[in-house]
Amino acid sequence: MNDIFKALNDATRREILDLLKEKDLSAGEIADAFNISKPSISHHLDILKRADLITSEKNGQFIIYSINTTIMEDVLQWILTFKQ
Amino acid sequence: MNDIFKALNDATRREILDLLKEKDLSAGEIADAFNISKPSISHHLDILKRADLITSEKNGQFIIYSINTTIMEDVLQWILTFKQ
DNA sequence: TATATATTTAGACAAATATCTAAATACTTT
DNA sequence: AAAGTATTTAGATATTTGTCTAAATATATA
Repeated sequence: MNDIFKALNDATRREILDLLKEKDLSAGEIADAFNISKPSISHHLDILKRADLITSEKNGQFIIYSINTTIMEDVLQWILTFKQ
Repeated sequence: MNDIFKALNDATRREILDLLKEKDLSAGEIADAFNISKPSISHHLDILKRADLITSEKNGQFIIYSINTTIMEDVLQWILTFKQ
């Protein structure tokens, strides 16, 4: 839970999730969507991956990232405890 | 949205919300629930307040904190965009 | 096999954060 | 008015975080 909230506590990472919500993307395609260096994006991807919010699969020289929506369920459940 | 996720990105603050979910509490009562100094708890309360996740009301020499569940709706909606 | 492309790892650094103690503010009670 | 209680503000400090450049690794292609 800590890892999830930590991962979500960054606008760039939330935008990455928003992108992956639409379709799977390679690390480079994700990096191209931001004005941030590739190593920094790679670091963000690592944090999202450690939180299990995304998964990755190697495809030739590319690494394709996909969103893992099941982990969002945990956050959803926690949030729902506040709805009376 | 940034403020909300920032506020939620701390185990102590999430526990404070869990406490306030049960009932309103004074700053001192909240502080008593943790092994952290009162000034530190006061700082956490300030961050939660800036994120609109809690409200406060002075009652004599006490300050009573309450949870504001309506702001959770924003997070809920964002999370829900990932379902399906 | 040499070169180009895709991505990550390593190391550095500035900014943000969580915590503390000491002091200030505000209210209550004697 | 003085002393006590509740809470916050101020200032310091160690840790974490986001970013960068340079270098390393892995795959593809000529």
